[in-house]
Amino acid sequence: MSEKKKFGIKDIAKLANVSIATVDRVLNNRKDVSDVTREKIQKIIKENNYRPNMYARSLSVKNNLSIAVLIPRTSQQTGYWELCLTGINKGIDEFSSFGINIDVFLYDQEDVSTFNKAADTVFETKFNAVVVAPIFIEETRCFVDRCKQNGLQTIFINSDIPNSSSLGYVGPDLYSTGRLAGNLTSYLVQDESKLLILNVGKGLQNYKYLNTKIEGYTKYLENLGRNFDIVLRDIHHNDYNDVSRELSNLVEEIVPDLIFVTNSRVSVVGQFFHERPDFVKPHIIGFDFLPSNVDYLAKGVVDFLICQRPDKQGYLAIEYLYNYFLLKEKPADIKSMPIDILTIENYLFYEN
Amino acid sequence: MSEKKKFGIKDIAKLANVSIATVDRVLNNRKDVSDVTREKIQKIIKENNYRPNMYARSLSVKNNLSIAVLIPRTSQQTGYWELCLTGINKGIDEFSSFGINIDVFLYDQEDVSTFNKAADTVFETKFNAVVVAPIFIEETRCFVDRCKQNGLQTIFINSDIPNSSSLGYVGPDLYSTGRLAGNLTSYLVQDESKLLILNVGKGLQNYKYLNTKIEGYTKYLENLGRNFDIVLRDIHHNDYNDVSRELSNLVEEIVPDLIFVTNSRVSVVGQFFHERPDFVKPHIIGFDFLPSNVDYLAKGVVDFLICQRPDKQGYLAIEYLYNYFLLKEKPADIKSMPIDILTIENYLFYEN
DNA sequence: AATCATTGCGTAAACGTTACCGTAAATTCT
DNA sequence: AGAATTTACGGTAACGTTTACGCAATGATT
Repeated sequence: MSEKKKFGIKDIAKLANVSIATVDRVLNNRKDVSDVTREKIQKIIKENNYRPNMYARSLSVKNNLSIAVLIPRTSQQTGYWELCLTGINKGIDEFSSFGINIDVFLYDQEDVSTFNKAADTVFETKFNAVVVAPIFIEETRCFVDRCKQNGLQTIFINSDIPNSSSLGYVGPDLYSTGRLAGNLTSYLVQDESKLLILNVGKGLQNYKYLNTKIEGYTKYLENLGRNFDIVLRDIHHNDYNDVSRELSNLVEEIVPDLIFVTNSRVSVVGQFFHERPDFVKPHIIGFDFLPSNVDYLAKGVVDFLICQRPDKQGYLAIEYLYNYFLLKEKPADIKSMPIDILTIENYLFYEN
Repeated sequence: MSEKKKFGIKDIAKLANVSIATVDRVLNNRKDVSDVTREKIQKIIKENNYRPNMYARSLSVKNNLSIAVLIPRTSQQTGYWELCLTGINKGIDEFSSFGINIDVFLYDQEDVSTFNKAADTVFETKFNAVVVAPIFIEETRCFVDRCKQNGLQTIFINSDIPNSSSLGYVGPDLYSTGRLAGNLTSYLVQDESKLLILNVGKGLQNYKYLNTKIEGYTKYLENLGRNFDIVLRDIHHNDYNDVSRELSNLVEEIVPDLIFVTNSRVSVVGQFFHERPDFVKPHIIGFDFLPSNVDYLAKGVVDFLICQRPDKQGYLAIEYLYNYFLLKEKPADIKSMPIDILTIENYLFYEN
């Protein structure tokens, strides 16, 4: 209903006494325009604050961008990747009407061969870009090189292999994430408390991933000079019963004032203390907005959940590629994701 | 480069042996189609999972949606509304290429007449919708009624007047926000601590706004049964020197273990304790990601900043209207904004 | 002086969808 | 039975941009 007649290419052409083709040439700064007309047109463009109509532009160039997504399959032990996929799917819904088509390839994060197989499959179709979550460092490096040879842009999510992907990284800053956990810890416990850092999970391929967090955590707390007694332990199991058994031994031995679970498996620790009121419950900090984790946050068993928005990572990656390819925007460096703190009082409003 | 030929209206028409006009009729379920062909076409649409090309659709309907934004002017005492405007501007940048045009009208939040004047100005141009931040409750109600008569949709941001706006509300849940502050407080102080709730600011028109937060805060803490001593005070000043004077009296009298500043003026309290090391610094909790607030968060003077993403509120409101008018999506109820917790360790990653 | 390449520009056909206009055939009304 | 109306559909011009193609004028090469 607004009376503003949209100022378009035709109007520019009329003002400059040239054809729309010439205007288009200077807009997309191509050849075949004399300097004098080019400058005349550019002046008109600036003066009238011309904004191209993206609908028309995108309709005209038959841009069907196609993107491959290569991430781990959701296992029953961790719903983490399901969240990530949720974000990807949201991106698919939103962008498929805009000429983007997205194919998702899943691999088993405990089996390298499935990654390689999925990687091969990617090359069977001609994609423009691939979003990949690097679990197997070396294999991913190979894959990225192969993409580069085939003119495929790459972008990482969730964890980074620095200077490897062609378009960058969307995900959390792991070291800072660890420091934040340390920060929250410092509010929860008194000086000289006993702190237990706990790695839970069968796999061990992403140790570097966890270690960065742990380093941030311990460095932060050591610098406080509050004489905490920090212990680091692994529980190499996924199943609750196995974890429970080891945990009961651990807790009996260490008697921690606080447990920092370094990944998204914090719910099993929560479950343990919820089912075993015979143990005095320590404070608990963990990661990720999984339903099971939120459950124990809501029950008051887990104090803080630190979240890195895996769903948003996926969505942002897609959105970034959309901007990069279709709107031809400058590669505006991808920032790290926000690191969110969830408590029993604000989790309800955490957006998906 | 993807080989998938986009499946469009023409393809449907070919399969159904009808013209594209007929297909269009059933797509936009209009009249003038027999039941039998309608069903045949619908079947084809479903089977081939047809997705309309949004570019073409939006190009075809000359939809220049125009939106008015009616929010308080940024004062030097509070940069809050500047953040909000930032989000709006981001929306303008992003959506202006898509046929949306947005005009911003500012009013003085300490002067009702400026609101009414701005409101009048809105009606001089024909807008489709207006985004309004309600400060003056009654006047806003009038304005909304007037919009309704003129066929203007309304949407609130930042604070709500329930059942008033036609499209809903984008903003924080104030009661929960107060509870969260209480929750964080409970981590910072010991039983029987002295807590000071502080309203800072000259104006008093948004008292209801603050009281909802305060109610959430006190209710939460009282329910804990930890015998806190909670005191509520106002400082009716904006200028630092005035606030400082009153604050020094207050602190001498009360000696709080924690100060909960109920709005975005927390930086002046931070500044006070930073400049006056002769006073023992209490814990401090406040609101909003303003540069000055973040400054004292970074200095370690403020413990927690609770943020409601004013910038995102503005952006979301615009995005909502875009979806509502242009993509004709169902009014998917607007959720409350996430309530974010910022500490010295994660503020760097807080997205704008 | 004839040929050829280059420069600078215009014309028109796409892109997929919407919506107006026209018109046979079918139905209803006199 | 003829006229009037309704039903069901087809044809086609927009929407603003991109781009393949064409063509005149100029300058360079024989």
